[in-house]
Amino acid sequence: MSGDKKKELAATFSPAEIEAPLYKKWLDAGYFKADANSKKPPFTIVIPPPNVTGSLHIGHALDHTIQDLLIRMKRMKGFEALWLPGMDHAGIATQNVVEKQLATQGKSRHDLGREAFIEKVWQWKAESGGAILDQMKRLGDSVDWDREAFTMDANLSKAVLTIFKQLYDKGLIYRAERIINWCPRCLTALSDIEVEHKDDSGEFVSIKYGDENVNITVATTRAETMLGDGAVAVNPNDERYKHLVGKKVLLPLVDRMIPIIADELVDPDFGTGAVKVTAAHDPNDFEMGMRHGVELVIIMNEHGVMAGTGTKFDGMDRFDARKAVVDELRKLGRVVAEKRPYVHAVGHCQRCDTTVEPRLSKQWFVKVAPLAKAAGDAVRDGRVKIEPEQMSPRYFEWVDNMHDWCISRQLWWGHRIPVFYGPNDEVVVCGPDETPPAGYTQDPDVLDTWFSSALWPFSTLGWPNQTQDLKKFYPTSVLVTGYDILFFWVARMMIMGLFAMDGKQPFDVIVLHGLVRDQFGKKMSKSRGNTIDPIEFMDKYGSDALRFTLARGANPGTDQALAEDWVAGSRNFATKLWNATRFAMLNGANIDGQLPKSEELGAIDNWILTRLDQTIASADELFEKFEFAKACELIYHFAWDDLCDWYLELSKSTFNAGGAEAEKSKRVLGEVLDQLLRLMHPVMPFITEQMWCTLTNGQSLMISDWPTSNLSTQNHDAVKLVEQMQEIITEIRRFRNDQGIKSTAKVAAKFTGLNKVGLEDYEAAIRYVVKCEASGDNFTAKTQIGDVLIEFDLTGAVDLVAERARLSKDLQTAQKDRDTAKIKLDNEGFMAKAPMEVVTEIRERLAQTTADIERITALLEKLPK
RNA sequence: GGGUGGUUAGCUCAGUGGUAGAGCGCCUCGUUUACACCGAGGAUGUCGGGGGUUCGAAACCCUCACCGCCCA
Repeated sequence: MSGDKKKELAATFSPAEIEAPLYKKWLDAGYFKADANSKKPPFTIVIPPPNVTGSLHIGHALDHTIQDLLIRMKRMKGFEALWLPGMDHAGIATQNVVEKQLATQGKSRHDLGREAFIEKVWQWKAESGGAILDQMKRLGDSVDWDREAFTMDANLSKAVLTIFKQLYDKGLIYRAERIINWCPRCLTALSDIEVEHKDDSGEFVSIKYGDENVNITVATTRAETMLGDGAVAVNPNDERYKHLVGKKVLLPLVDRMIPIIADELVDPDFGTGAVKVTAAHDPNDFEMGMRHGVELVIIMNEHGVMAGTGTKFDGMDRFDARKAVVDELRKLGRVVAEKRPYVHAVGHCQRCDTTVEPRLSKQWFVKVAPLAKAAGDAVRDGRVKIEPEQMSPRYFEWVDNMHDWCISRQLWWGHRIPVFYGPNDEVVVCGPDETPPAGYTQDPDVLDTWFSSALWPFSTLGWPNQTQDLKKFYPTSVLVTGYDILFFWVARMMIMGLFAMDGKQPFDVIVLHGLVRDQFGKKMSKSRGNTIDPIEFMDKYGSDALRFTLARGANPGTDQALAEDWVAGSRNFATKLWNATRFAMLNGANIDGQLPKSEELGAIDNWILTRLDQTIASADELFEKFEFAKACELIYHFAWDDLCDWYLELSKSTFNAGGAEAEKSKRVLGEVLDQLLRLMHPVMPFITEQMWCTLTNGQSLMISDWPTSNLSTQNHDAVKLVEQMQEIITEIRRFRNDQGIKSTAKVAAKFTGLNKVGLEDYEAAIRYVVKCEASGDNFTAKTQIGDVLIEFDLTGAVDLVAERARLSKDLQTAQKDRDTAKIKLDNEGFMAKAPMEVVTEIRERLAQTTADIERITALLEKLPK
């Protein structure tokens, strides 16, 4: 051991005591910082920017665990690893928060005015925004805080202006009057993806239009919109209505004559086969209306209140009006059928859940088709990989069918659209550092937040400036995010990255993970009351335990269930490791000097080194393939089963005996722990750092090398020997258990045949583990494992009933196994067509089980009655 | 309606052609000088139903049922 002071871990593992100081240590040492001038190859991840109003939820915890795991591993592998943190400004959400604050003082944003309001939002951000950043530190995120970015930062804003102008100049941004999704509460346009379709219960009303001359019945779920109807449409091939096409029909309540038109879009089998056409209030109707020159009649204001219909319904809320209109029509005898409840999908505002109203308005759009094609091609031609690959079809489905993207928002918080209008409706778009001509006024709207965050992979690296960061770290290496925002964000980053960076993709690999669900696999929601607070779990079980649980559950692209018990289990694992390491160190485990060569070591040491090497090789491969769950599973079993349950137990007799053999094993044990802790560090950074530094006197695992496998050191003979040892030990334990012998009681036993299987040198180790003494002479009970015979002196007190039951059960199992093997070997087809190695395996199985049956039968016969 | 994933032990999930696995839970025993946040041992599955391909199917094909997600 180096140094005089005996190194020792605290008697109990308490995460709360070590985590914060370790994070500070790493931060102070600058380990999180990435150097753009480094010669090392880059490995970059930009964080999916959380919302500035948000706090850390369990989904972030999963997302960050994976990212931190990758970053820490790559850092140890010698990459210049950059994990870039930051937040987006969340236009609607943030504005809502501040407006609510103002509302408590009885004020609206209009009372303050635009400038003062924005000032207020910045103030709010300084005081209460970004709570999530501190929570990320709890999780151990090794992000480069010096590069923290915010979508409203000066340079990121410059990026927005730059790209807006570039897109506009290429004709990829345009302004048009369209039906858009309008939130009457947020008072802004929304893009398609900001609308959530949910099943609502409404009613489906059939209304008779017309008079005694011409009449037709239409069906609708939104009766109030009939006030704005410009036509009735039928399918041109519908025999029922052919004679009516071209005629005019009376629109009730407003007493207007509207044409009956024919359009392929109408499904003759749906409802009555005749649909009302409200071109100013429905996207499909709008399209149809454009084709047929249907009048656009606007019947609602921005708040969703009826206006301009010239009827008594003006001034009524849209939902009240719906009822009132139906009532009135019923009175007139025009309601011919009602279906209630009628469940149908209705769009809701993602931010506030208000029912979205399709609204005719002039907005700015991105012409998506050419951009989306490039985004699809980048994946199709393999430049960008989606992991797991099975997710690709969903991506293609989206990018290949993307509608033009409405990017203007009627908000104040955000990047104001850099378009200026002249006195005669001239349009000038200004890039950064450009000023509009005198007398021009700027468009009042701001851009969709996703427009800014789509630039994230390069705007955070300094673009449009050609910075060293951009040169070094773009394209980023992987993007880690939930499959649920593949459409929201990933596809848009692809579009913008490819456009801005001359066709260079924003990331090489897209790693998609699933959602975290509750213990029964149900989606978490506040209304269900089944949400999990990651902070609470970290307080209770430690960050490492939470991280390990999430990583261990992270099968590619699939959702995972999470329960408190699982996290407690991971905490148990952490404690187990802590105790094992502590025990190892008390027994002198060390990393001093050269590791003894394989030839100098016994089978047990060679076995654990081989298993370590195998674990390193497999875990590394799995991590690189983003198979986090499987990698964690492997490590877990190596640490708990191989190391704790077997190696430490089998080595106790060696340690107790002392001497040269013990010294070698201490070095081996130190080696195993050293390597294992390195391997586990990316997943469980805190506990591994604490243990490793104590064990090795090293500075930090963060700057240590990643373990590598060296297949040539594997010793398969040793593995075989230890596996035999395990078999013998398990069999003896089972015998003891069945005989009801206390695990503390020492039993006299005679071992014969160990030399036949090469285990003669390990009798002491085996005896120690199974508490068998060499004394005794009255060997009344015996058990056999292959060539090894164990006879026990139970001083005549053999439980014959238990022993007979045990042997009978073994016999049964052996017979069953032999029968299935025999059936196969008797099958001509099998013998003719199965591969050689399979046949050999089954033959060996037959031989083994046959021998077992003979042996057990003999034992049973000899058993006293 | 279009697309897509799933159905394996009580629960949550691995397992892409050769004797069904893990974690948690369950049962029995145990205060052995690392650890009861532990140890030792044990039980538990016509792999959703039916049909087919194959020497051999949880896995491949067809079909039905049920559950979920995305988009309309």
